Amino acid sequence: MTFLPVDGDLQVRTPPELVADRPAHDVFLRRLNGLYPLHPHESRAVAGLIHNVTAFGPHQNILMDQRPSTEAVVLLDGLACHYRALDTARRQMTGFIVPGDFCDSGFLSSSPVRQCVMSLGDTIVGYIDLGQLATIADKLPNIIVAAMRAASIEQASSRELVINLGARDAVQRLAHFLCEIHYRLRGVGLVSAGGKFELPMTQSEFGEALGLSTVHVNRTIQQLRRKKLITMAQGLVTILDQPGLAAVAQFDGRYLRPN
Amino acid sequence: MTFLPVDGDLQVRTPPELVADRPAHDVFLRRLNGLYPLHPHESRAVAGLIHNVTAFGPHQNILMDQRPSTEAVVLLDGLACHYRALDTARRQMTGFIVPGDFCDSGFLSSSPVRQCVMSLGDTIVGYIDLGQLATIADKLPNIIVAAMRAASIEQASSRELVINLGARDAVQRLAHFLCEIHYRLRGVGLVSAGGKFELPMTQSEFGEALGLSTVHVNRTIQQLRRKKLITMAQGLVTILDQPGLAAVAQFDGRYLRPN
DNA sequence: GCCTGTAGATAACCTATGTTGACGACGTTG
DNA sequence: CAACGTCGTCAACATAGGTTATCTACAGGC
Repeated sequence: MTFLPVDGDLQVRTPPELVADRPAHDVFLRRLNGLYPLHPHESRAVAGLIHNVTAFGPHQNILMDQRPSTEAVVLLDGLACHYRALDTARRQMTGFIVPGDFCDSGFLSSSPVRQCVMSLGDTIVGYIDLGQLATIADKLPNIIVAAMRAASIEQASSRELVINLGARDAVQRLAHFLCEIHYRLRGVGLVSAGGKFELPMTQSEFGEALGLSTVHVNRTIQQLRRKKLITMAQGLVTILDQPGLAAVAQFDGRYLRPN
Repeated sequence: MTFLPVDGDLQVRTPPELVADRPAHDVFLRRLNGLYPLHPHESRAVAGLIHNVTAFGPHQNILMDQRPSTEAVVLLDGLACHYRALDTARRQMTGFIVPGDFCDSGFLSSSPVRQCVMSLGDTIVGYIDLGQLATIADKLPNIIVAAMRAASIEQASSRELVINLGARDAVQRLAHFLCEIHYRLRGVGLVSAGGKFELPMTQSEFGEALGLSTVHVNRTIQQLRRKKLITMAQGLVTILDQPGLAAVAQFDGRYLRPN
């Protein structure tokens, strides 16, 4: 019997570290501005709302199922995912969160959180009190528009994942996944020259993302390696041939853009 | 070479019929009220905005990819789906629309429509001008909240579909799909006693929804029939044993509820 | 230094699902 | 009525991907 690695809810076992405030909210502000241009004072206002900046280790639950949203949660660094546990040994990831993204868009309609959000590697998140957000939202409506556009992209990304799982084979799936993450990380400046970026996931976690067994993920990675499309080791991915990979994946990043 | 049945955009070939105004907006109003309770005058205001009520035959595009949203589109009767065409012979459906639903939630953030929406059987849709909606939205904010909750459910439904395609086998997938449609149609009073409802889809279209081949859809339907869980013929489905079907599918309808 | 657990790699085998092709029932069109 | 296309059904076969099991390479704890 094998159990899924989730290091318990933060509250219980591994209290996440409170980080010295004021690190890079910048990712978040740049992201919001990319979604919908904000006035400088709007940017400053949002930045001022971010509090309790917190670090999580790998495999910790940042948000739990069924909880009402009392805060908007923003990923500031690292990588996280939405997932559903199916039983003790199976899990399906349903979405991915890169720095600058909201962890869950349910707060826009005070919907409860509908799925757990888990850190993949080391992550840093910030919290925005919804009451405070509401008080400034009237005067600074662009902030909400930007957040709603983020939600719209999240929706588009989910649909794309449906296509990936429903209509593509293993090689295409993996290629598409890597293209999406690469595209999104590049958008927030987290890809270094040569197409290299951090992707703190095990092959077994790729399986949970792509609906494949661990063994088959391995086989599939080999194929992409043999075709000289990528290298991948110790959580570091390099895209050797982006156009080639995109061609394999039939990847078209437009669904990730706000307009 | 086989081509996918889409009877061309309405504008081009088969002009959809303009229906005598004032039919059942009721589904839509009941739906909105279920999402977030509206004041009676809010309900009346929304109802007044619905214009150009239009009938579509099967396999017509109600909304097209890439178009900016200039109107919110509401399904008033029938069944529709989001889909992406992959090539001339393949298509993946990515979401389903039942009466009372918005066809696309992009209008909330003036995002463009990100995927085509196609009628499955005969459908009736209504249009809401976004300019008019904006003018009343300030005074009647609950309408927007209800719409945002609908969007949140749409998102949850997409994630559930990801789980379905990524982690479940053919029998579970089909069972889950039927459970979801049944649940949603029941919510708008379109299931008759005995669990019978209209589902105007061919087996090949089930395949496009579930990521299965037509032949395997057929095999899978046989299995559910043999287990006395459903009957299905000529676009009419009867759920013989809802708890049994839900058990097979591991279906839990909470993700379809607003809170 | 040794033990242990986790991750990646690989092989042998198994099975769910895809593919091709055939057939009958039915509705539509001429 | 004949011709045709679509849909559902079924059988035979092909294959992508799942399962189980080993093995190696590390990293951490003692």
